[in-house]
Amino acid sequence: MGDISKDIKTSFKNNKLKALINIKYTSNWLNSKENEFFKPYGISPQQFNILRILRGAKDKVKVQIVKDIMIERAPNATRLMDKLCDKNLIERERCDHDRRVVYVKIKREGLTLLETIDVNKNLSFLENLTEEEAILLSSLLDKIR
Amino acid sequence: MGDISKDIKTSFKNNKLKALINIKYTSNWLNSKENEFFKPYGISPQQFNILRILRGAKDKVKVQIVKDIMIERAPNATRLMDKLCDKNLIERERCDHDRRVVYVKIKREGLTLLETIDVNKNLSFLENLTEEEAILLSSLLDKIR
DNA sequence: AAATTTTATTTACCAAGGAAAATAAATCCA
DNA sequence: TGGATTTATTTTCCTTGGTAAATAAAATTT
Repeated sequence: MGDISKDIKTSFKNNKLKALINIKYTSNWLNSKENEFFKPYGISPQQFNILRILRGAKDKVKVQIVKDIMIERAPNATRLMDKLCDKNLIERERCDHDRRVVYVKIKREGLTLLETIDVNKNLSFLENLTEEEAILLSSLLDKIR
Repeated sequence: MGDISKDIKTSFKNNKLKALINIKYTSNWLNSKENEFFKPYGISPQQFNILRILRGAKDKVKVQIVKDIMIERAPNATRLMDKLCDKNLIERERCDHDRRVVYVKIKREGLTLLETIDVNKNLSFLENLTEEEAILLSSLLDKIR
């Protein structure tokens, strides 16, 4: 039980560590690719996400609904919407019967911006994976948590 | 070529999108786990990383070497080392023959801190994967980029 | 050898995002 | 009813990390 078991133990840790570092590295890589993609449109990936949710909703939606869909913390949701309001892409409206809640709604300007963005191009950087590999990848990541 | 091809196309995108979101989500999850782990020791995961690199090097090392190993941008390397200096865990030393370069070296205090940290515990949150799965995961992530 | 370019590090400035407190309104309960 | 609690959102403060410019010294070019 000398060198061999030590080697096995080491490679064991190395493969897991490698996977760990790879997840983070790939995540950062994806984020920077996304930021790069959205830069010409003057919005961040998350702002784009909010716009799409609001477009899908068609009518005004509670801030909390958007927040929950995005799995985003409340203060950050507010800040992102601040930015979108500043850019005149969405509008806020306070609810009448429950004055705590705020509704948000995509504006015409937001809709036209969305139309100029080719989402397929956006998603294209996962084209190196087959559908089966994508499913496998998801299941492996699910196993970690 | 109506509904069926549309469905196929949709599920195709969904699996890739799901994988994409999953990578980011898992990366964030791992980061928060790591932060949590290192919090009691008063350092961040990246600061720990620097300490380990410096311990491995045994002697003083150029800032750039550390920066390259970490795949970290220069300003951030400086800032992280600022923090470690403040905590008295490392020390800086300017090079004599090339006065642009700065050496860093782990101090006794840094070494004793490292000894108190059980790295195995740190790595344990990838224990849900087998070694084979870890290798497979890495290869899938490599394929994306 | 002087001017230019390159290299190494740091500083300054800015945006993103987290935690906790503040605000404000609704609901609960006694 | 009115005080306590919960809920929804926002504000404040703080840390991290990115880009670009500043600094400073070495290396290269002419």
